[in-house]
Amino acid sequence: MYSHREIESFLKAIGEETRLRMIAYLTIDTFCVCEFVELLQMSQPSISQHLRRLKEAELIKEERRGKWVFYSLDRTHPMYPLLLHVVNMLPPLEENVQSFIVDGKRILCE
Amino acid sequence: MYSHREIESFLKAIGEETRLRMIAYLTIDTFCVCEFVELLQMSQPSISQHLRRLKEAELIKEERRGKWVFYSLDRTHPMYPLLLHVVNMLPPLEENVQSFIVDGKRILCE
DNA sequence: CTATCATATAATCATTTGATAATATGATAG
DNA sequence: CTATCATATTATCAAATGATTATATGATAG
Repeated sequence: MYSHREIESFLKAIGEETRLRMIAYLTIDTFCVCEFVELLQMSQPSISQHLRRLKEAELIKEERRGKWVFYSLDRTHPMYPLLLHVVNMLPPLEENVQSFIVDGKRILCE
Repeated sequence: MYSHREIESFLKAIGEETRLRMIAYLTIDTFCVCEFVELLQMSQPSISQHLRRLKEAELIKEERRGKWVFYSLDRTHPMYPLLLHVVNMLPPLEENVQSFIVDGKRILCE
């Protein structure tokens, strides 16, 4: 059970177009910052700041792999089922994630 | 199916503490402005403006009865199931709505 | 008609938000 | 070590948000 303030924080964290798109992608796979820059056609600082917002809400986790930082959904978060409910109301992803995996690796960055 | 922008609008409409409380009350019963003023201990203009926000999102309907304007949830709204999902995450109403119904009528206003 | 009650609207202001530009950090390649 | 790539952080600014104050509207009581 959450306080009204906590639910407000959660809804504010996810209630933004760019972050909704990020969350939708993250239900499919793990992504790094530069991939979001390509997918969402936004500046790197803007992407980083949106990811930080989601991280502060503890909805996503980050993991560094070499030069890259990969983000993934925290599927153990108590709000995760509600998050999925929201994502299910969104249009399907226009980009097929498979389409930019070639020979088993991502082609969006570098 | 809704656009990202529409889902954003919906989440912004409900993602505020006062409006979450209003929505929680409205899942139980219909309320007029002066009742919300008492229940939420906020100024009348502030209450009116929050109700307008919910009305613009088409989440609630209004109905005038004499001097009073009563608001109710639009349970036919496509987002209504998601709204209930959110309300179910909230703490139970501290005030029992029954407690201010005496002899079949409301005692909060006048 | 006039006074009053309930509600709505408008103006103002402080705070938050999201984008951009500039800069800093941190890891890897050579 | 130095250069470079990926990401984070900071400062700045315009727009949105929510509370307050003052005022307007709209219905009812007398």
